[in-house]
Amino acid sequence: MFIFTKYLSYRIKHMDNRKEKNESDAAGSDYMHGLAIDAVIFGFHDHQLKVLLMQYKRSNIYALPGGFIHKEENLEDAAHRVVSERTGLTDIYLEQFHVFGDAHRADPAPLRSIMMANGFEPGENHWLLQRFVSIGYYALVDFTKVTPMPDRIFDGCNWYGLNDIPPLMQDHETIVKKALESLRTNLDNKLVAFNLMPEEFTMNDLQALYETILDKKLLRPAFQRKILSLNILQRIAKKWTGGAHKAPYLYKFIR
Amino acid sequence: MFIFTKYLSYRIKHMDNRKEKNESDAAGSDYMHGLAIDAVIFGFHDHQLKVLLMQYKRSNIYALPGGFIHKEENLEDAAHRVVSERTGLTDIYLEQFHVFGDAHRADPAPLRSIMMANGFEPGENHWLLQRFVSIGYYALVDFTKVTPMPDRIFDGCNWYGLNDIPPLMQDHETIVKKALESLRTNLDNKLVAFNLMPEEFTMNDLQALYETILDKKLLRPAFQRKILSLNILQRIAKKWTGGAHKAPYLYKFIR
DNA sequence: TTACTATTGTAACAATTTATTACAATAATA
DNA sequence: TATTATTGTAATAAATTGTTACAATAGTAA
Repeated sequence: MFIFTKYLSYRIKHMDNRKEKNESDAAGSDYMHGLAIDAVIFGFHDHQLKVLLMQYKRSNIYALPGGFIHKEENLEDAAHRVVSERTGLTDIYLEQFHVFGDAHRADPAPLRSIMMANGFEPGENHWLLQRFVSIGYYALVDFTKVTPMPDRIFDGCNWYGLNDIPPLMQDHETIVKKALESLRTNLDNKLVAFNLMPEEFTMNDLQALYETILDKKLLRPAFQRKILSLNILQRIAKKWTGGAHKAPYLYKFIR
Repeated sequence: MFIFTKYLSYRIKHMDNRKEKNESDAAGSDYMHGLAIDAVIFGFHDHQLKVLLMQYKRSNIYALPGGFIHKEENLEDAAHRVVSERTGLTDIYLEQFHVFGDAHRADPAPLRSIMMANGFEPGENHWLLQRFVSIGYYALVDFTKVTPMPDRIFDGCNWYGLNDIPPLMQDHETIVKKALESLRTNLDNKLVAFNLMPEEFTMNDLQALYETILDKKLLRPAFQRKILSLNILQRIAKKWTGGAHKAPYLYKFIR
């Protein structure tokens, strides 16, 4: 079904502005067959990790944002395009983390019936009914900068807390889990986490992010000392206003 | 050319035992189109990291071992098959490390002329002439257990020291470089290195391996203490015989 | 047998990093 | 102005890592 919606999405765009693209036919032959991209888009809000999920037409069918690769498009470009279309962002931190290629990861039968229910008669060997290998990317985005963008097929595009994810189609739950694993192992090596923070943030925000991703408590003084020793934070003179206590500094990421 | 040899290899196997498989035609339609696997097979010998490379028919055309994915075959299984066919091993440590998907990473023109020179007339849209996305796996194998196996197309299948690699076709040099990078970052986290050692080895052998992979000198006492503290080595009572000095212990990997 | 050599195994200590405790500073509230 | 909760960081303890040193020993050659 997911695949189908990608396909429908394609068809509708195609109808919208035929001139814009030069697809050779309406059956989607401008795309590479058998290959797809699925994106796990991470954001951080209310001290919680969230992912952007698509919801299918007032139903309870949820899926990861995804898409196909144009025949003349680089893989990386396709991934950026997919994430860009759902978030409205242009400067996106993307990491290719795993390829999901089990032969029977998606059952074509339900897709076929949905296609037919929608008045489309796919041939026996239609590419959308064949096996798909999916390349998993995760994106780290500034939650506050994102405008979740549904399309005509997916009328829902919303953030879901990691502990609050609805049942997902196909193997998308596996994909989310694997993305989180990869994010965790990348956290120490690369300075990846900052892509999830807004422009300005407190040390406490940052620690909450690390604690959420690593799923364990960290000691405040040790965390602060460690992060500051990296010399990647600039302390902004301004201070935050809040409760009945000392005001924390605001930081921003440099370089 | 690489792709072509994969293809030729397929055709010849097909001729050998048509009954064994149920491919629908001789043009390779049993394989997923547009997708390939390339394997960087690492071994360690003479205190040097080596990779297994294929050589094309008495020419100077070198390539990584690779292959396609059967339409009903899991990705992982295909990768195991590819490595198994070239090494003779069955129990293989494999890591999927990156997908190479630039639109123009392989120029089809030379392939076409080679195909024609070999008496094959590919149609304009033959799948082998289309774009290929390649999934990179690296394998870590016990050098002493490997029997490099050429096939009828690649008459050469040999080990090459990492500092002694001949020019490779397409983007295979990039693939090797990226594989090494991934191996390096995996070295600390996973206990990956032991897959490159033979059954029994000295601490010195192991240190040489780490030094080669990380490309830097390590201090002997610190290395020994660190490794032993992991409690993954069993000291075998036997000792090695060699030069005019104290004999080192032999170790083997446990669990 | 007995020095001599080169390398091994590990102790000992130093330097550094990480973990933990403690406490003064302070923004809001009453 | 005292109270409260939280922040920033100093001080110390514990653990890890880096470095030096040296006894042990398998071979070689007198």
